[in-house]
Amino acid sequence: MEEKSLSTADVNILMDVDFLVSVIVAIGEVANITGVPQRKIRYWDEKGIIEPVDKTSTYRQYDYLNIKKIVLIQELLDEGYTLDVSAKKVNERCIKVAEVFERLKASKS
DNA sequence: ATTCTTACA
DNA sequence: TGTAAGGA
Repeated sequence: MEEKSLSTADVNILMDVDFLVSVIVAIGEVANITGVPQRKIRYWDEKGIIEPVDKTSTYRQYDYLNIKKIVLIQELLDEGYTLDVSAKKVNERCIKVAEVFERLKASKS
């Protein structure tokens, strides 16, 4: 393996990924940054639409993907879709992207 | 201080 | 959905 020096842009990307992966926040902060009310986030949890990470915890904890889905679902709701349809669309899209990277991972093996 | 559930308007 | 009560 040869050592390659990282460009400033590379470092910025690495910091962003490192940060996003480390993101674990409580419902209050999620509500603040997304603008989606805590009440609604808890409701989506009841309906099984948004599953917080770490079920053993007393409090709901959200990661990057949770937050991303919350933002996307709210966006579709604003566009007029029903909650169920919005949730399904977001999930399908996330799965689709995940499959793409799964293929990439496989090709790298 | 923050989150949680339950319940009512 | 917003808000309040009452406990953790």
